[in-house]
Amino acid sequence: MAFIGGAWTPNILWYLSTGPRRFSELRGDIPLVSAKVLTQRLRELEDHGLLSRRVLESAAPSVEYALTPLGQEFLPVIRAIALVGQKLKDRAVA
Amino acid sequence: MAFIGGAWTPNILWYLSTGPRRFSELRGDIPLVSAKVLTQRLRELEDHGLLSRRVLESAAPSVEYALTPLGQEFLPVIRAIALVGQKLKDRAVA
DNA sequence: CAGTATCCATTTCGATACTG
DNA sequence: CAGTATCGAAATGGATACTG
Repeated sequence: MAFIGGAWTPNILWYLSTGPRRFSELRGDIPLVSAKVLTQRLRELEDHGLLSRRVLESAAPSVEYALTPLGQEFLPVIRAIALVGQKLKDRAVA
Repeated sequence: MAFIGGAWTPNILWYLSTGPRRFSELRGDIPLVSAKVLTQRLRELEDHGLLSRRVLESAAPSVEYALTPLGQEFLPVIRAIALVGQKLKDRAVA
């Protein structure tokens, strides 16, 4: 749980599950998260080996994050969470 | 995540997944948790409808907790977490 | 763009002591 | 047994401002 317990951590993994994303893209994916907290979570996930950080060489600074094989191991957890969330939402609507 | 994010929450659901358990049994299952925090988590889960609380009529006070149908919906999440945890542990040993 | 630095408010947790 | 009450320490989060 320590790996995915932090705030927004499941969301980050979720958005990275379809492929690499840049910092600003992730911010857009999760509008409520502040840059500070997003950075914190990304660092944690990186330190735990769940994702990789790659600085893109270009005129404008750009950093791309991607799931590592280890990070992919957590996708079933994320999907299970998403599934329950969906179920509950459906129930609330119905 | 708010439902299972709290400390020890996954553990509680895990131990209840095989059937109802009493307060003291849960304390034994998770030795590091204090009575206060355990109570807090149980109350939360109860308030969210994930588990039920039943006071057993007997000489000695006894309270039994059990998963509700809603609580059972979360078991896939818990199992997914447990699976990853197991995998990581195996890897650490190997 | 991709962060870092600070500050502050809130939450949370553990330890301890006490109760019906 | 199954809690509750209280306290203090620590972690966590958001807002804001600033940097290479």
